[in-house]
Amino acid sequence: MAKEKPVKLTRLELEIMGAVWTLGSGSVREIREELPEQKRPAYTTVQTIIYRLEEKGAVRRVKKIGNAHIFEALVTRKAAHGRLIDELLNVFGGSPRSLMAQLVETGQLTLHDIRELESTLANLEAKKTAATADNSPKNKAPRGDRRRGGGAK
Amino acid sequence: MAKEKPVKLTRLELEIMGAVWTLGSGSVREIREELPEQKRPAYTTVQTIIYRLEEKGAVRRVKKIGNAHIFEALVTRKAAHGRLIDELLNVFGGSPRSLMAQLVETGQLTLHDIRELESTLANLEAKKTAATADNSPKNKAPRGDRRRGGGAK
DNA sequence: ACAACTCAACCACATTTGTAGTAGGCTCAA
DNA sequence: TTGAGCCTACTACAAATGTGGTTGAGTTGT
Repeated sequence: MAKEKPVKLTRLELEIMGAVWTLGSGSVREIREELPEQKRPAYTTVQTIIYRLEEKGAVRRVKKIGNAHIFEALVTRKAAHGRLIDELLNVFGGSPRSLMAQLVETGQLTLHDIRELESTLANLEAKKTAATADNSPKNKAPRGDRRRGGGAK
Repeated sequence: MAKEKPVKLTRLELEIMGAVWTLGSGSVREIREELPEQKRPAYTTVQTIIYRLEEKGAVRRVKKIGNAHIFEALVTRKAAHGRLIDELLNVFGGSPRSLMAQLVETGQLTLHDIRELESTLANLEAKKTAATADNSPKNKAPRGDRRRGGGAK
């Protein structure tokens, strides 16, 4: 595994990347569709963000279908999440424990969760060999489902 | 119980708030001095941030010593941290467990930590059952900050 | 071939953040 | 009383972010 650059993602960028990670790859429109309606910016907004992500090296164009570019992530979800955690941890004085403590205090983490996690860890520790990739693209609609309408002009 | 507003703090603001929390209260200069030299902006920069924090309702002026205002936090460290966690959790799909999982995977959280946390939790849970609803004294934080009381020069 | 549509490329802009300079008011030690 | 310093209030600004419009080229069903 190569060492990636410290790509820093903003909130919106993360949102978009989330869609890309879920899709595996897709066009700007597909990526936009993947976002929950509530936080679904205009098409061009998504496009702009994708472009910025491209500049940052977080995504790249893999191919072209019709006249649309298909993008895919270059930065893994895990890597991005890792950065976020590191940042948070930094604020928390670098100790994951105080973070956990707060999670527990606020009831966001139950005793049950912890026990479960513990066994998982123990388990993982046991068979140290399994390296599970967490890429689970759920690509659905293949090409050809382009409908019309929409453009109000 | 009064509900606090969703005070949104930026990176720098958090940095400054950290100093305020540690000091308890202090003047702009004192707050600035509290910051690690590496990330110590110009006096007026800190001042500006303090002002913004004031507008946001994160700090307030409590008194005046000489001609210097003394500020104190209105938002607790815990509340602020809580918000950060919530945000992070949101990115993680709302589940603290996947967060924990990653912490574990990256070795930032050990089995030992978890066990320790577990007993702490169990303990806390026991107490809660014992004393129903009262002012639960939360003396768990082993953090050793709190130095130099907040007297202005 | 054409009209109807979709995209790509740019561009524009308002906010938010990070950073700091300036002018003038207050204080305090001489 | 006075000048050196310290502070406060403002003001300025560049970069980062969030948001979306405009134009014109590419694609497609008919």
